[in-house]
Amino acid sequence: MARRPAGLTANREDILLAAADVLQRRGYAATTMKEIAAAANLTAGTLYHYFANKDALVLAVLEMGLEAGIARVEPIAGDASRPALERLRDMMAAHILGLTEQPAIGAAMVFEIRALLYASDDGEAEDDADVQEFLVRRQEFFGRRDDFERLFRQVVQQAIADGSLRPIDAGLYVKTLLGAQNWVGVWYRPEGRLTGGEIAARMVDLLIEGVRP
Amino acid sequence: MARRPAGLTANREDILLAAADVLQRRGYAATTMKEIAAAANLTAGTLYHYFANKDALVLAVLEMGLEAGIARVEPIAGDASRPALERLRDMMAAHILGLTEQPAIGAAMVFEIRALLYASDDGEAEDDADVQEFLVRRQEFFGRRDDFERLFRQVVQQAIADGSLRPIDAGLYVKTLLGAQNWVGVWYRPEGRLTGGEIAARMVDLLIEGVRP
DNA sequence: CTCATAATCAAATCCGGATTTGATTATTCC
DNA sequence: GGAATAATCAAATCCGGATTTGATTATGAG
Repeated sequence: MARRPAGLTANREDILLAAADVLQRRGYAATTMKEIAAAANLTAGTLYHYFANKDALVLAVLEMGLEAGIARVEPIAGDASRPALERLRDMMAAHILGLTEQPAIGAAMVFEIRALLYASDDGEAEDDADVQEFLVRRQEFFGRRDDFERLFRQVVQQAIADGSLRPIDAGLYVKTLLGAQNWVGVWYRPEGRLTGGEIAARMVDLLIEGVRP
Repeated sequence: MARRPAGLTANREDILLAAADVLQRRGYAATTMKEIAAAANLTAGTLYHYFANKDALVLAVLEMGLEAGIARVEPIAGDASRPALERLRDMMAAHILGLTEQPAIGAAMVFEIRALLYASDDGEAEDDADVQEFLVRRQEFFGRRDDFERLFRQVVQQAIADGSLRPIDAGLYVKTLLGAQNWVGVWYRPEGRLTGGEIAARMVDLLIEGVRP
């Protein structure tokens, strides 16, 4: 088969979506390249046309999920025309809703970070180019994760500054928020009692009422 | 070497503690039997004297962690002589503190459940005795996890009933609590800004103030 | 149409990590 | 002390899953 420039980007993304789904269902350890390939209607070998190895593929999945999350939340956070508290509510709801709409990505975010955390960290100086690049990208990934957390923290601090939230420990509060929110990606089931929107609305209420002045 | 009846139970537990530590640091996929063995001052083969295979070992680690968590929280939940809201606060604080004191176990609870969820679920009828027993024990494990969640839910419902909490969605609130709390086991570092006790106290405040009448 | 390259596949290779095997050494119990 | 068994280990085996290899095919470019 030959070139397919038009579809190239699309294909890569198809693989990532398929991989995210498998990863979410089976977990990193149980997920095999063959399974991912099957989910994307490919054979295992072909995956190596797109990714250097399994870790690189998984990292790409996580990057995609994280960027999707940031894309949802960042515009809201940065809209200086709105009150901080209002923005915070919307950011939370948007993130929770995102997790319910793309549970694959969301749960991968919670479950697979650890697998990545120490991958390829086997002491000894690795000189392999692939490995080097992987380590850099992993570092960037964690940086982006911090960015995500920072978006929330800043808005919380603004809300505290303008008096719409009581003077709480912003850092701890944000970790509390993220823990509760990310957990949704773990237990949420489309066929469950509540819709994503209901969960988002109620959870925002539960988490915010307690910190108003 | 020969019998060591007196130390047998102790040794098994030593292995579990060592394994919990490795698992927490490296994650399921990256953790090798050799690493666990090394952490317990053994060789890999010896682990099979105590556990049928890696999955059984990991499951045992999780069982230990879960039971420890239940043991902390259950007595508080069941103390009918105290007001429900007070009990809830204590349960939360106890659980959070537990997670900071035994981060290995705590994080394993969050990270490795998925790995277990689908282990050995490769369709086809498995008839192996080990596999059968594993599946049963895994089922029991999830049952115990539900028990843990139920402890919180019941106390929350009692607090709602006696008017010390406003009428919220108890199920969702408990999931919110557990998400926020379990997440502590992921990010907590002994050398961090706050002690386990401080985290527990502040987080209880953040999570409970919002649901009072 | 022809060339270069992308996208694929089937099959082979490789390798690490789980598990097994066959001794060997302590302990406990009588 | 001697028997029985627990606890271990070093080394061998096994196997699945990641990765590689060597074609093969389909398009886009000119």
